[in-house]
Order: sequence, then C-alpha cells, then structure tokens
Amino acid sequence: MARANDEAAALIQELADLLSITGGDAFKIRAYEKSARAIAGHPDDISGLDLAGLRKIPTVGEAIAKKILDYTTTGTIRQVEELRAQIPAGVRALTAVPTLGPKKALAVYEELGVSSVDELETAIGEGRLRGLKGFGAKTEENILRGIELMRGSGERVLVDAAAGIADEVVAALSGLPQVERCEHAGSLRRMRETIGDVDVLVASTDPRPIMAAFAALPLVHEVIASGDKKTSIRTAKGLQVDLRVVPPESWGAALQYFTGSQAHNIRTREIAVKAGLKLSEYGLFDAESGALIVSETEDEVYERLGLPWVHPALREDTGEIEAALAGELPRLVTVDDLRGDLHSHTDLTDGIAPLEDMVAAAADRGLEYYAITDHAPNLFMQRMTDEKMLAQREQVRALQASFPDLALLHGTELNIDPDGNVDWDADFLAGFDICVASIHSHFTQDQGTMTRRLVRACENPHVHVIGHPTARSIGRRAPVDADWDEVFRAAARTGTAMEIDSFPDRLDLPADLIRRAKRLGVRFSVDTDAHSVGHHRNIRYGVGTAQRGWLTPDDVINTWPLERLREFLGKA
DNA sequence: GTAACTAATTACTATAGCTCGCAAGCTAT
Repeated sequence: MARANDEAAALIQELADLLSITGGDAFKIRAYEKSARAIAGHPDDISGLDLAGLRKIPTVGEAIAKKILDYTTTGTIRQVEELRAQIPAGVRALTAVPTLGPKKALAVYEELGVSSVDELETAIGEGRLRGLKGFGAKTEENILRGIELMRGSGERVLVDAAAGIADEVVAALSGLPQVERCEHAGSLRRMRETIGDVDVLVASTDPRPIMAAFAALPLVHEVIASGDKKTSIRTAKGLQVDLRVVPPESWGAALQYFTGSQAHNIRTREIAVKAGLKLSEYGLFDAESGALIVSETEDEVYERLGLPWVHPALREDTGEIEAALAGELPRLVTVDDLRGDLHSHTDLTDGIAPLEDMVAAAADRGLEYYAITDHAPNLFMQRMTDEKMLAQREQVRALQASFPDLALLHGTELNIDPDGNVDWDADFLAGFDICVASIHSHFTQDQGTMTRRLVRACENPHVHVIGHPTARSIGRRAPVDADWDEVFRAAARTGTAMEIDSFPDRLDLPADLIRRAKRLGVRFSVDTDAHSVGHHRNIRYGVGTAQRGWLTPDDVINTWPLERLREFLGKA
C-alpha cells in the first residue's frame, strides 16, 4: 500500500520534525513540511522521476529534489539518517505528548538524557525535572496529564462521535440570547475521517455568559483553559472541544480561519499578504492602514482574495488553491444530488429491520431508486440460500406496487473469494438487478494476489460495484494491500464502480484513493450499506468523503437518472 | 529551503492562553 510517494513524504516530514527539535530554521522546517504534503499528494509515481521531473512538483526545489532522488536510489535520505543518529526516535515521540513541544523535548533529552515517554514519566516521578529552566510544577503536571491522555482516550475519534458532540454544543449555545450565530468548524466541517478535537464558533458581542454556559454543559468533564475569546474543555471520553467567540463582524474570517486546514490557511494568508492585506480570524485588513475590509461572510473573504468560495472538504492545500485561481474548482456532489442508494441489508441476513421498513426509510429520504443487497451464501454465518434469495425477490416485486415513486432494485452483496471469484454462477447472477461485490475474508494476501483478486472481480460482467474496496476498519483493521492504480484501471476499463461506503468506521474508498481513481476514469457509488433504518443518516459521511475526493455529481452513478443507471448496470 | 517584480536578497500566516517568573518563550491551532 505504501507508495514511493508516501514513503518519501514521510522521510521529508521526519526531517522537518527532527530539525524542529534540533532548532533548525523555522522557515526551512516549513519548507520541508510543505513539500512533504506536495509529494504525498502528487498524482504520478515519483520513483520514475529524475531531478528535473521532481523539481516540477510545486514547492520542490533543487535541495529537496536531490533528497528525494537520494531516497529513490538508496531507499533513505542521508540527512535523515544523520539526524536520527543525533536524536533518538524516542525524543521525536516525546513531541507527540500534548503540551510538550520540540523545545521542551530537547531540553529533557539534553539535560536529563530522557529519550522515551516512559523515561520521561519516571524522571518526573523522581522529581528530576525540578530546577530545569522553563519547567515548573504546572508544566510537570501538564506533561503527566498529556502522557495519560495520549495513552488513553485522547486519540482521534470517528467523525460521527465528533458530530454528535458538536451538534449538542451548537444546539445548547444557539439558544442563548447573547448568541447571534453558532456553527462548528475545524476538521469536522472539512469532514476528515477522524477528528482530533471539535471546534465551535460563536458570533456575539457579549462572550462572558456564553463561556460560562459552555463550561457548565453536562458533557464537560474538565475545563482546560478559559478566556474571553476562547474556552477549551474536555469531555468524559477525552475529546477536546474548543469554543471561540468572535464579534459578529468577524464571523466570515473567523469561520474561514477555524475551519482550516492549517495548510490551507497559510496559503490564503500568503495570498492576502501579496495583495497588501492582512488576514486573521478577526477579518481581512489593509496591511498599512489596518482598516477592516471585509469579513462578515466566508464568501466575501475569498472574493476579496480573488478566489471563489472554496468548499470546506477541499481545504487541505492539495491543489484547491491552484484550481480556485484557475476557476477550475469542481462542483462537488451533495446529499441532495443522490437519487438512489445501491447497498443495503435487511433482517434476511445481518440487517436488523425488515424489508418493508428499509424501503419505507428510503422513500422518506426522497430517493428515486433503492437497491436491497443482502449477503450471498459464501458468507456462511448469514445462512443465505438460493430459495431465500428468490423468495425475497418476489417480496420486493410485490412491494413495488406500494411505492410508485421509488424504483426497487433487487440485488446482492457478493463475496470476492481469495481467487477473485464470487458466489453463484452466471445464470443465477443474471437474475439480479445489481450486484455489489466485496472482500469479507483473507484480508492479508500479498499485494500481487490481492490486486489480481480485485481485478478479476471487476472483470466479472455481473459485478457492478466493488463494495468498501479496501475493507479497512478505521482504528481496527488496516486496508488490504493492492496496487490500486492497476485495480482502478481495470474498474475504468470494465465499467465497474468503486463504492464509497458511508459507515463512519469504513469511509471506503478513502478520499486520497478516490482522487487517484477519478484521475483514471473510475465511477463511484456513494452508499449507506445500511443495516438498519437509522443507518441511512450516515449518508452525510459518505458524501463528505466523496467531496474530499473532489467528486462531481457526474462521477457518482447513483446521482444519475434511473435510465442512465440501468445502462451502466448492463455492463456485459 | 523555496519562490519571487531587488537577481542576490528577501520574505515566509497570525493569534490566544499558559507558564515561568515578572517580559518572553512555548505550545497549539
């Protein structure tokens, strides 16, 4: 799975981290970080590029190009090796402890020889940090809590968990008389697949009572910091929530700023500086006079910078600024664009709701078509049989009369076996309106075998969609290892769609692979994979992932009118 | 280290709050 691009980017990022510890020039460090992102996001494989080719990557100049070449020829970068010899890996790991940055990490290493998180904990226990310049009792306490957090629940949470907290905070604060506007921002608004902390923004002229009300919410376990402009709390499960209160006239600039990403903000601020402006969370200002120019809405902020409004899902500095400047931003697919859902389950297999309830829920979503795709026999615990499947088909056909505005498709979710074959022979498969095929076993095959397996599934004329293609489970199971570009070329060639599964712990395909697949001409299906009525609500996360993959409605087959979809399903 | 309207220098996002120690650095975003 790790491409040369990703490995080279990781090395360059490590170089930046190590330099920040040894106290290198801050701008040099930023240059490395920038180029690491650019290399990771570069569409072409860097292993075939020469010095000139590498330098064509934005932010990669002479020196970094040579380092990448060093990597592609020797497998590593000399400067990284040298710094590794100087700074043990454990010291770099120390900077992962919240409240312990590069400066303090270096101090404990140089003064006390501490080079791992465990050693740091011991050193604090023995009182060895006392007397170190810049380390007081409070710092000790904060580091210990940081270590505890890092080991415990302070990890990133799935997007639905963060969305639940954000919705609760926004609902509670929106009711306060002092609050003029209230929305969540941050990585949740950008729909990242996991969320480190929740950002909530309020517009008001009277912050005090809002901060007090926020700190008193039932979900608050601990108040980390509180001032007039910002209050940070932690929930019982360890999720940090930051509340910022800004004046109403700063709303647009503040929302833009707190939505991030940091990399995107750096780019927008650079554009401001070049135009003789200054952009901060309080507004867009004339750099010389300091006069406020605009900032009431995000639209105004972008417009004054010479850019169209950029959708939050694109704000990662992976090409959206260039596309915006060129007027080539994609019109992203939205939940409202979807006419159908092509992957769902009932209580015939492992769903918990009967067919009628699932179909009624689809009708409530306002869909025009809906596919029932229960599991196929080779997923043995589901006890599927030919007879059960055919009986369900009769039920679906009969139910159709009750839903004149919702076309029901009878399908199945097939299992791609280790060789790339699926359940049932061609004759039986031909009886389905749609077949999704997914990997449910043998996740650890080597890359070559896995690639052939997926390509073979695409080449099956009865397989229309590859379900949750990487089979990952976020935080629990790694994605399968395949040569994705080869899989995507097969999908494009055979007219097989790649699914974007909306389950918050799947979000599969992930956004970076979506972008690669789209470049190779692949189509997508954004589905809920619903196993209950409530799962239909997950569609927002699948659509968010599709947006992060720069997809337009035309890229997504279940935005198409039913007739066009039917043509696609007749791929054979 | 890179990019740019000084072509050899120059600028590089901007702010809040905390901590230590009483002005300034660090961390986080």
